[in-house]
Amino acid sequence: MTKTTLKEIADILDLSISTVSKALKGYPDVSQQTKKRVLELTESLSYTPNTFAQSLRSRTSKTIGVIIPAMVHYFFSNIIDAILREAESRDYMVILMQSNEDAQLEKKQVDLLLKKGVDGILMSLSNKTHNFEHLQKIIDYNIPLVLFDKIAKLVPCSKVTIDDIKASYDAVQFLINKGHQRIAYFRGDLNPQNSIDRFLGYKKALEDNDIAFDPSLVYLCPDADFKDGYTAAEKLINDHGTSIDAVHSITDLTAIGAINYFNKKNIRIPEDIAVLGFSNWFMSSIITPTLSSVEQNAGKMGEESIRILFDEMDSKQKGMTIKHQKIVIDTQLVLRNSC
Amino acid sequence: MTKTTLKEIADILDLSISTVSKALKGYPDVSQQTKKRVLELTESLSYTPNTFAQSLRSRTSKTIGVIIPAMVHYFFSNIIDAILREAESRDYMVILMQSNEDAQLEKKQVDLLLKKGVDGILMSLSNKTHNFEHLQKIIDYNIPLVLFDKIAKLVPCSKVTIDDIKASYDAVQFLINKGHQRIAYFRGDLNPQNSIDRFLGYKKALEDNDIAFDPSLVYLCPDADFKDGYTAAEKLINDHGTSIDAVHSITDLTAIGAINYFNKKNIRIPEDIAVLGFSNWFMSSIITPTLSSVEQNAGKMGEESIRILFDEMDSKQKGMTIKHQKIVIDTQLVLRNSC
DNA sequence: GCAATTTACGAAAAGGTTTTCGTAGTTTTT
DNA sequence: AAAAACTACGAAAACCTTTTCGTAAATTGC
Repeated sequence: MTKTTLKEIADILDLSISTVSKALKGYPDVSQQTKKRVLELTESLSYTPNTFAQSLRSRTSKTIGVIIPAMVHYFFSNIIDAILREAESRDYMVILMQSNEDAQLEKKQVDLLLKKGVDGILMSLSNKTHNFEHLQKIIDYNIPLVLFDKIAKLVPCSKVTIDDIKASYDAVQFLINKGHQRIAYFRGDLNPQNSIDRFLGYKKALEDNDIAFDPSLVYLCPDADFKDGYTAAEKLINDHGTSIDAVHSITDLTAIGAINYFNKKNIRIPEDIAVLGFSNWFMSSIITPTLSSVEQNAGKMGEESIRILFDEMDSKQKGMTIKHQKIVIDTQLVLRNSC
Repeated sequence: MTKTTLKEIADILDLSISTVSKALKGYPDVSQQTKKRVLELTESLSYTPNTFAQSLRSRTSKTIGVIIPAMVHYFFSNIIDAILREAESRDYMVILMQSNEDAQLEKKQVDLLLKKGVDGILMSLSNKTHNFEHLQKIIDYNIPLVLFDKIAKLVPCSKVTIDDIKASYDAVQFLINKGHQRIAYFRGDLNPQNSIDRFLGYKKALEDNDIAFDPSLVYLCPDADFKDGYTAAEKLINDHGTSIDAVHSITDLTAIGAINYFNKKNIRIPEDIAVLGFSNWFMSSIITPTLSSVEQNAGKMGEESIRILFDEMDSKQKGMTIKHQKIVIDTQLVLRNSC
């Protein structure tokens, strides 16, 4: 079963390849009758143009590339979900790659995508990406690039993020309004901007409420996973007993680790210690007690990212100058039983 | 910044395009000296061949297509994770599509992948796929196809699954060995083969142990989600009180819904009712009590699927006849505190 | 020193589509 | 009736790579 080509159609109808092509593309210099003949035959042979040839000629691929740190996170799979939907509706294909938090691999993947000739690239950077030459290369190749979530502030391209500082600030402010004063913070890895920003939000909220920042209340959770949360909670209780009012955590999974420890030690949530997470992971409404969190709107982030990418791709095709956009997705405090 | 082509290199070195191409491909009829000159220049200009032209000529794309029902399931994101890793290591790109459990969309996506000229296709079918013409089309086009997890038994292609009947059988047998006699089953949607098979495993285990099958102990959880599990548990208690020994569930999320209800009603797990899930979702080790489950080895399934696909692609390229493989991934009972 | 071989390269075609330009043949205008 | 305009099509180039085949020039063999 070999694919039909224009040449075959042309031979059958005793026309030239040009005329067949023009008939299919609706050019005006083809008679109605010829158009009809061509359309009928292509239909019955279920002709589809060879995309390699089309791409070679048009220098476009109807394909976009997406690089994320890891697939197996609820947040990212939600973003990918939104991206796939949107791309599909515009008949674009998505090439997906994951950097596994490896800067070297990320760089290699960018090269692959460029080589592959994608029309645009969406990226969320690995935590270990500190050199941005590969991003500059994308820009130099004049390929639209949109960074989301994990971005590089200084790279000149469009960006979609949440306001991590504000999100954590609001969360901590809420705890303070509830009367909490001794608020511990389970922070993420030291490098990523998100992690830094959320920590800054925590500090700023304390500051604005004249609560002295106490470094001994900050616990590092480098992997931001369940285990990190559990052991941080353990340390917290060992260090401070129950003199702590509340815990705010870099992410829900860590918070759930903490909740697990508190439950085990019969420390009541929220009576003894309130817990507030981040990300509004869907498990958070399922555990006991249900966990308050910050909704990041992953779907919206995915939608906005690809919308901007298509914007830029359209502009580029029309020869217009591309204006980079910076979108901040709003976040919401989702209140449940843990505080 | 426009991409370098063979012609440019040839012009600079005062060679023909053919010679440059052959130098790069290591043909023997190019002098060592010329090879060196070419290699040095291509290096310094960072030449990369145009993939569109390569694909057009070779009729291959170094790309595989993957269609899954939905991204946002731990099981599938784990499979995708494995597929991406493996594809990456072989310098293949992955085009990912999701059918959203829509048979019509799935069909359209197959057409897109065929049109796009992928070298192979990996698919897990939507629950609503009952017509397999689109799969036959892939086979007619002579594109290697591997079905995984949600397969169509009668389509002649390679398949990777688990033995759902055996997995559930073993799970129920374990419960029986523990002394449970009145074992309820929370079953999934009526159509998908997996759902049917797991149910059959449950029935067969009862039968083999001379326990009468009681239809009133089977509760339908069509969406197999938390809510379904919660309400099924509620119904179960309303119908039978605590005369039930144990519950086996189509999937962990449903089991967790049930656990949530039991916890709320102070029904002790496993003393009053034992609970056994399916899938070994990573949350299952985190909730209280930790949930026993059946490990499906998603990563292994992904690895095996793409390995077979590459096998078939290699065979095809070598002109060998393709022998379809049927792999059954082994499952394990993972015992925790819920039973 | 001539024939046979080897070396090193280039021309050209093929892969399929798209678009520009040229041109017969027809119709309209003056 | 000649000039202008229009209609409907085809030739050909371009996109870039790969590979087959042909052939000068250099080398080897006798």
